[in-house]
Amino acid sequence: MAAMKHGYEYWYWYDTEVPYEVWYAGKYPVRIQEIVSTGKLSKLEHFETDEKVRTVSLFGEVWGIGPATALKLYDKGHRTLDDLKNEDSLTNAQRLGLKYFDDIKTRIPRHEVQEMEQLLQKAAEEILPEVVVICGGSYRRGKASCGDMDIVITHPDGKRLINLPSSSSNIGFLRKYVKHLKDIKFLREDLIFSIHSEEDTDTGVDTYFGLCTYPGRELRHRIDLKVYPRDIYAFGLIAWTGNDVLNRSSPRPGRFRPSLEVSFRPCLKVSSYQSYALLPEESGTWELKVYAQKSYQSVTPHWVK
DNA sequence: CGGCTGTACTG
DNA sequence: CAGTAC
DNA sequence: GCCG
Repeated sequence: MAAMKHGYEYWYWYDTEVPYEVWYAGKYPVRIQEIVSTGKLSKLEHFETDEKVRTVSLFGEVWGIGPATALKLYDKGHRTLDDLKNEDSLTNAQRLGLKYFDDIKTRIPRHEVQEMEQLLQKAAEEILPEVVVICGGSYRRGKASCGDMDIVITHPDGKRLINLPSSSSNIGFLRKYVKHLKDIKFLREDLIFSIHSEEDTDTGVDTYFGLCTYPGRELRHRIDLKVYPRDIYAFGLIAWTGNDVLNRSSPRPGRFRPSLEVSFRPCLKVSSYQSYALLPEESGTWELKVYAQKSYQSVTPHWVK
């Protein structure tokens, strides 16, 4: 019953949009015919009511627990989230995911996200003047409430380390920023913390995943902080504004993949298999547009006056 | 013409 | 490396 | 339907 991550069953169960059906029609003619004609699959009729299925998917909702771990926990005899609290094989992150299960699931009203974005911007400027802090994700897509906060950070001088080792304003920023946010009790628990900008081995994106609280409250929210070098910032912002379908663009036929265009010179050709391309520094101002899901998303650098 | 995002952490 | 997350 |  477990959904295979890379197996066709996965797509077949979880995404039955027409393009898939057409695409996979050759492989699953009978089942797909039934889905197309009746809108469902009789074989899966009792799927959601099955105890094992329900329990395993509940466990899978805990941050840090995926299908494999969820299944193992079920096989060990666990049946409720309370049971899991006594399981010593859980990782630190999974413990936190469990402890704050309800908190994390609680959606954040838009106006609170807006306040926290301002708080984050102010706190960041105290450490690094002119730093740019933007809340992406569903907030930037205009939703009335958000499940978490995706914070994308850059600095006009934040060059890529491999290009300009000594003048990278983003280097070391995240470490200080996280410490400061913990001092003021905004950040509460860490899930993942990875610093790359201090070495020259990778893309130079620093990332923090953790839990935060709205000022004066104890309710935990998921928050991601990402610090981008300026030259790939636009792509970071696009990626973390999403939505998921746009970014990961799913294994769909190419016509659904995002196509990129830059409205101001130079012309930018971005391979759909490439996660980012470089924007020339000397091009003055620019706008990056992404067309996907029948609408445009655009990015302009915030430091352009 | 087959194959279908890409990358990094934790343990 | 497997499992997980974005 | 686009990429390698």
